[in-house]
Amino acid sequence: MASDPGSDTVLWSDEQTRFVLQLRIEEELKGNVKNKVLHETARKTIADKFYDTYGVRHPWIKFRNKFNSCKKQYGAMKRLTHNRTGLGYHPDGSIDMSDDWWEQRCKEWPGARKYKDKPVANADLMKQIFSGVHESGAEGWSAQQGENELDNMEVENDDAASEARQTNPPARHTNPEPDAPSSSNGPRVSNAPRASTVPKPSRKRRAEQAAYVMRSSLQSRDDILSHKNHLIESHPDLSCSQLKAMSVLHSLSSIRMWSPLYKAAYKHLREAATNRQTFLSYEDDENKIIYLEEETGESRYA
DNA sequence: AGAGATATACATATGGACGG
DNA sequence: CCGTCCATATGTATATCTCT
Repeated sequence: MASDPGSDTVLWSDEQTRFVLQLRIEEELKGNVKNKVLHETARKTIADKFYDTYGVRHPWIKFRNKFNSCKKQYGAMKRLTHNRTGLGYHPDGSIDMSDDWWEQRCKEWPGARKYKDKPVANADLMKQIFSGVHESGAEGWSAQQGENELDNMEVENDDAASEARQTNPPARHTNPEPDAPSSSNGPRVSNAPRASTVPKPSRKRRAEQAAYVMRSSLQSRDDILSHKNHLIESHPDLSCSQLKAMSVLHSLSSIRMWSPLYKAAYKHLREAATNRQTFLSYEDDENKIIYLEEETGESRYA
């Protein structure tokens, strides 16, 4: 039952959709998404930034609904592209193939026609969010995260997971925590500190202490996340455009992580907003890479 | 009529609380 | 410590409404 949708309908433009998808990716890069669950800070940030940009404040359910519909569209994209090779794509990630190819797809699945007539825009961002492969999560974490969120991040890509283990610096725990048990993914992993050797006070007393510590931890965690976001967003060298630029840089498959070109590109993009804007202005990956090679003097093959 | 946006119901996953 | 319960959030399917 739609409750009076007429007065409350959000008409999403491709631009607005892209904006919120980028915001969600940024929050993931900042480590504010845990097991696909957006932290309250992330939701607030997305809603606030959308309000700042478009002057409209939506309740979170609107964004959630939009993400749902995006995932539906992405699912259709996957259905069209699954196990197919030689596919061409538009810069926004939508399918760029011949009419013959589309006719074949429509024969297999009549539902494909609407995606031929109206390509799924922003499919590139949808892939990053919904594919379950966090191409740059480890780096995003290591650069910006001060907590142990990575342990909980969903990393379905084995390579990415092993890379994360190899490249992550030792976690600087905000709250002292005992070492994780060997079964780190067990059904019961409590954040409540478990004193191992101290004499046991009463259950009630322990519960009170644990509750106090947890409240304090949660409060400090929220404060830290909020403060961290504020710093990230206000600091000129860590502006959102840099996050976007880094996200795009990580998506360039021709540039190996930590290769000379990657390092030089990272430095170049960090230096100035105009560098990032110029980089992002190129619509296709090849021109982005050529731009970085020109600006840095490094080759992708080095 | 069909597409898009939204609400709702149900299933599922996760993590904390609680009691034995 | 462990099993169970509960709260919360997501995913999916479906229905309704508006607009083109």
